[in-house]
Amino acid sequence: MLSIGDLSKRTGVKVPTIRYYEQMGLLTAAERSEGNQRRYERHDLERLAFIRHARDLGLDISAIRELIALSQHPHQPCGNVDRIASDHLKSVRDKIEKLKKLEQELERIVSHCDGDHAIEDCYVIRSLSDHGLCDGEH
Amino acid sequence: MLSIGDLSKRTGVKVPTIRYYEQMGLLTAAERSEGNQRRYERHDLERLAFIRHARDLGLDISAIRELIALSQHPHQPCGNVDRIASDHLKSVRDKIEKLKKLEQELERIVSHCDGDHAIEDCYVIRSLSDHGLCDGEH
DNA sequence: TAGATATCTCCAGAGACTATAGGTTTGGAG
DNA sequence: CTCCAAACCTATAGTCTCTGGAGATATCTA
Repeated sequence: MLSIGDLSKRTGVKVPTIRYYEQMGLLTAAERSEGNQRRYERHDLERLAFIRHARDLGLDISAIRELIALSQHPHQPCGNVDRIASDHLKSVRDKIEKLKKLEQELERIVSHCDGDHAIEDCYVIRSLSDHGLCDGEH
Repeated sequence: MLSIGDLSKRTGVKVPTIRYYEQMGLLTAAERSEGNQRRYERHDLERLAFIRHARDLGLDISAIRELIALSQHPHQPCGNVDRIASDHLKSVRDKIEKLKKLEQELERIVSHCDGDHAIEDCYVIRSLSDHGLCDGEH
């Protein structure tokens, strides 16, 4: 039986975050000690590791909730599991694309500025003031 | 004199967002009509366009506040302006790097799954459960 | 058994909005 | 001029995923 602090140390998930996950229904409410403190077992540790891993991969709480629900039916086909992961992959790719465009635009703006002239002439400020100086369509 | 709705239409910033920017100190409190409605002029339009553009580039409110403050001193050197923009560019690049790692990991996980076997055997679920199946160090 | 550490619950804050409720002003048509 | 719909006002709460604090209680170690 692990205390919430033990669980925290073993998974790297902070104590308040563990309570938060319980509140959000990702972790089932833990057993309690006589003094009302949470006590965990191996399967809680595994579940929390699963959650942490999924969060590290950027999945949101509701997706994780769904994955957990699906994993409770081990004999069903995994189409929905695949869909959740694939959708997420797509959204990661979309984000990368957007950020790359930003990167280019910022690069272009910053490259015009040596940091050593008057603000009124600064290309960074002028670009922000005047969309006409931009390349793309954002 | 523009109403808040006019300003919204011209800049593409939603009405409640304009009020929010005022509250956050990005826009100076607008003049009011007799009936207490906000009335804007050209320079407010320009300021808001500046803010929108900076937000589109991903700068956060506090960075924008700083840029506005700096732009009020047009004769000072623009080193700080350059620093803000460069720092942001760096953070965008960092985000891209992180997302690319995620992309690879997700790609690898998803590629093992055809969406058509039992959940208990699904590589997606197994990967999430067992960090040992991962490539990287996240 | 005392004191230090860990835990409990509840609440607030972060960031950047967005939405709702309930009330007032404005602008155009008749 | 009057009426009504649309736009506006304020204040408040909700989004999402935590994180931190206050004040009280439990557990562990010496």
